[in-house]
Amino acid sequence: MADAYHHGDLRAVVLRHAADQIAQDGVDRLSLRGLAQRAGVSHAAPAHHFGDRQGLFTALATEGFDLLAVELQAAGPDLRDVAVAYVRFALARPGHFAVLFRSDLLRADDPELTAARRRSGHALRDGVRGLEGVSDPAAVQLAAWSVVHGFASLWREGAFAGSDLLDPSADPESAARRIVDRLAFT
Amino acid sequence: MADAYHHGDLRAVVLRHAADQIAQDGVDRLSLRGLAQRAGVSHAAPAHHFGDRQGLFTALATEGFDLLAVELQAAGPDLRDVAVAYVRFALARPGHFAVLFRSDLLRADDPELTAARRRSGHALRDGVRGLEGVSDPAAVQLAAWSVVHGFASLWREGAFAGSDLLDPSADPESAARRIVDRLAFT
DNA sequence: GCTGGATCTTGACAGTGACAAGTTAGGTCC
DNA sequence: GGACCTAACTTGTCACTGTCAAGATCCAGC
Repeated sequence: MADAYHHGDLRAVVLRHAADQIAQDGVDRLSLRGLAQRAGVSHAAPAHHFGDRQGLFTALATEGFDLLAVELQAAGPDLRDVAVAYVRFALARPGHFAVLFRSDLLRADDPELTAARRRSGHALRDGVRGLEGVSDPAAVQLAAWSVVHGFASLWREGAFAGSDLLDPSADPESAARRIVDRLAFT
Repeated sequence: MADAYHHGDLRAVVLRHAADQIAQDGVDRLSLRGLAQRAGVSHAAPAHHFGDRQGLFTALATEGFDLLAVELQAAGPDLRDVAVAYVRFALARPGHFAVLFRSDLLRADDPELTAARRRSGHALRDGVRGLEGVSDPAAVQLAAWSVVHGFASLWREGAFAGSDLLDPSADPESAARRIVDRLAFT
């Protein structure tokens, strides 16, 4: 864009750069002014779209939950496939994933955010329908969610790196499947 | 303390306040200057003990891993008890837990940190010895760690609150046991 | 072609982490 | 008991950040 005014796509561009930078340096080092500079606009331009820092993270999380819902629905109906899809999403979109459940960074009562969160929640829930003979579906759902969320988080933070539990060169998706396949819900 | 000089206990006091504040407001809102003010010292005093922000988080994580190792060892040898102890620790010391695996906040190569991390890793590993007839111990350990880490993280971030998967008034420890008891490792 | 509203800029302010240089206290050695 | 050394803390400063207020610019619809 030659002229700075009416960038046209600023909101989307800032969100994309934010996801990139969070994936690379973590949430803590993200600077609104840095994002503005990277997008070639003035330091206060992002505020117009997101309000404040919380607003940016809220928008990013909303986008993230929507993307997650799509991935989970596409992976169904087998719960194990849904679980692996959760891990795949977390590692394919680390910038979004890092923010999804950071309630300290988000405007928890944002209507769009809660709607998107609900959508991904339903997608996860539908996965449990694929299981049969389960005495306590809610517990199974909790366990499945916990397992994939914990695995993705720990992998992402490099917690497995020095633990010789995994081949460092292993790819996370097949590692996740290895774990999920070894778990039984009674 | 009447005189500001040689506070005597500044390092410990700052660490304690830091854990409190992280538990309350999250890592993002933690300010070194705020901690200094709360401890009644000048704004640059904490830097003498921790160097910089990363140093503070590294010290807090080191303390956290040590506390975790103690808890896990005391809970053994049954893997399920170890798993529940992990959750109990995460929710009893949220300020420490929030920082343990935040590699973006920590000085990953700090020797004391890596030593403490190794200690808690061993404690977790010892738990798996209590299981018999397991074909793939490493996968079991990964799964167990993932499940409790994910559950504690999601609980801590309030992710279960609006999901009607759990009675909101349920206590996390018994909820964790309910899940762990329903999981079988093949 | 005028007007209203959305988009972006400019300028300013308080708060933050980090650094440098100075000050104080407590112990040690003679 | 006096000089000295080092750890602990202070003071002052800097660049940077998020946020706000006020102004400039552009576009769409009438």
